Amino acid sequence: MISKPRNESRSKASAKASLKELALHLGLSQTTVSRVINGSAGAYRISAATQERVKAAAAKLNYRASTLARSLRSKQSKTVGVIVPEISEGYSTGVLSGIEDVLLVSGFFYFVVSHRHQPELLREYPSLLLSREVEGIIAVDSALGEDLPVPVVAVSGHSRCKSMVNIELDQVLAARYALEHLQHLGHKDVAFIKGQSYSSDTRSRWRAICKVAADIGIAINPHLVVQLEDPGLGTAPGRAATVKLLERNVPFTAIFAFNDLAAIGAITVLREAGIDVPSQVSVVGFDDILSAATNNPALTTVRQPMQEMGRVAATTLLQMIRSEEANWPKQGIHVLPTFVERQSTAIAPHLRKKGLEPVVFRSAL
Amino acid sequence: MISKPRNESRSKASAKASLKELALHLGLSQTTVSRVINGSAGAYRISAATQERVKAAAAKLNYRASTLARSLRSKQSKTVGVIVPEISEGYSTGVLSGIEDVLLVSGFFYFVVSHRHQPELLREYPSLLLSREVEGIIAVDSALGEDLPVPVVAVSGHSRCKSMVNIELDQVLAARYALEHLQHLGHKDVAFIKGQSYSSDTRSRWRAICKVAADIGIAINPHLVVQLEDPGLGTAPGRAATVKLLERNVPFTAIFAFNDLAAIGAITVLREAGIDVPSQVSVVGFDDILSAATNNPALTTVRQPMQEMGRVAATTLLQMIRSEEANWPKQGIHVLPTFVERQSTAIAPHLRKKGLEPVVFRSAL
DNA sequence: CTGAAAGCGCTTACAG
DNA sequence: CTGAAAGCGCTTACAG
Repeated sequence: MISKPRNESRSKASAKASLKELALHLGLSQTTVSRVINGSAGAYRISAATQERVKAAAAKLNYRASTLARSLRSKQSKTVGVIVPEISEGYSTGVLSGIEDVLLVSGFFYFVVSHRHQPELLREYPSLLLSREVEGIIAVDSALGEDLPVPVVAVSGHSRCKSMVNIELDQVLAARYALEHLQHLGHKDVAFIKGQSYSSDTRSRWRAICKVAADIGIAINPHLVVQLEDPGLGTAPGRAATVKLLERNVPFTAIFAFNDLAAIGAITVLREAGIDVPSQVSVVGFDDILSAATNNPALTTVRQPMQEMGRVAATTLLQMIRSEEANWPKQGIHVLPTFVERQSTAIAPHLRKKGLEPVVFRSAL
Repeated sequence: MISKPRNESRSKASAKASLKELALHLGLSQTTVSRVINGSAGAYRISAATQERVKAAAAKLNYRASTLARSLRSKQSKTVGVIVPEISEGYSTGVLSGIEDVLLVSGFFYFVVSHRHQPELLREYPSLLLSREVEGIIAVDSALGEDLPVPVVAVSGHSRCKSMVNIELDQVLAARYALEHLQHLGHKDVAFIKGQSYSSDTRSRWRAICKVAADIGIAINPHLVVQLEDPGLGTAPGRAATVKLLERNVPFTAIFAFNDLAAIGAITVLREAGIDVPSQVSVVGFDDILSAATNNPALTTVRQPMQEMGRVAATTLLQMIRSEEANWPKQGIHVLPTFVERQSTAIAPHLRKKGLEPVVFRSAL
């Protein structure tokens, strides 16, 4: 007799059938049915006739094995967790898109959580995900504290935990692209907008910039260095930083921003101050988010291959899940930036109209 | 004796303890431990001393109940599925952010899948999600075919399935905002960029536009109506549509675009054709995605409260999950747009310099 | 070629 | 106030 459903199901036509019901219906054991459902029929030499019967019945009853039960039994949830700072911003979603690409074809699903830079959430989420039995975690631009009992891949993070591997952009190459470009255009007084202190890329990027600047002979004037303030969505932090920069009253002809959002914010503020981009000031962004190309002027920027980083992260995580810890990658995996030249940079003003010094912007606001 | 772990766990310090182990360790039954862990201790009048002991041990062993096992037993996965067209675009992620807000505080997690407008994926995902035992599904701008055995909430969808409730923007109000704005500015020759045929909003929005246009006396010239072509990411479809529009060689002084991406694309094409926005042509967008505000010129647009729509969708879905089908909302839930006036619209050219007719754009490209 | 039985880690009537 | 036992829906040695 078929066991009575414990709660009056609200389901329509396709009430979920269980393995047991299916087996009963077919007069077979759960074992056999399970074997053909999950494709191990071959290994057990189940007769073709039986296989056909099972498959037909499964299709007819619209049977799908419960991943929950399967996970519990086989100790493999086929689920990973993804931690991002903010789900509505372009960087995370680019990476997510790449992650999805590789995860779904492997039968994995993922939970996303966004911590919005709240430390408590960042601390709480890993164990919340763990209690959901995720087999691994991808942290996007988020600094995970403690060691976790599952493999962790960090995208644009630089943790030194043992069980964690980092997908890192080649920051030196990135800095070289941007700074050589500006140098070729004749810019000498370059301002810098550094990243937020909480962003895991901020330090490595800045270190790379300092190194490259020294290498190629661009002097970094501390008065031309500002930093994005901690919170704030969209371009707000970039605008604030640029206001601060202008208030310094130190002349510059170019800005290298930590990211595109900041670059776009900078352009807005410059425009409001009556300063033209790129004829008076060139602006270089970072990331190449969707709106970089459609911005006016279109942003010259260092492109991070975000989808690729997501794909690499997911591929790496899957490999780690499937292998022994001894075989995990010992060091970070590098991906390469590319340089996208658009309309927000131009030859330095003093070269265009030679003899003319760069403008000094006095309290333009 | 503690059962031997079946696979040599790779875990560090915090190897996962099970209820059984915890109970054994404490010399209590699983029942009791379970009760204090999940907060039903009060109902069973478990002694304060025991509660303390259990809590202390749980904290010490870093115990967290397996949601998997709990879900299987209690038939509540506390998981929902979210289906979006494209995870890397602003609309979906705005909604996702709202969804996350309400889901997480209720202890729910969600799986995201993006179908990228591929019909097979759209057909396959619901049952994939169901086999993950989701208790409900939110479909963002995605037309789900068949009836599902779980509650479904559609954001900006207009399905007529019984088990589905729609979160709908008041399209008539939206159209009224935009068209009255343009009318007040003196625009008579308004061009329209309709949505893609696959977008569930396209038809209802267009119907609303036609109705409002008739109401307030704006004539819709069929030659000034173009449609976004099916695939294409970012602003590409909007650019293509605008090129088509210009090729029609019919004069217009304003464009009402289906969404901001299309509006931004239109502005790009107009600029490339030497047509200034807003002095020669006004452009109104729709959605108010992040880059609408930072675009140059900043976009005048009809704002969809995307986060709110996500929150309403999730709240509604949770209510449906918790209640009988008889109590589900009988009709769609409306949310209201707001109008955001920025710099992409201006008074019609013929009013500014009176006597001057709107320019005819002949093969400007 | 097929099946009976154990067990994944929980929750929950039922009993005392 | 606490516990023994059943069972959620699967998979997988083990046996024949």
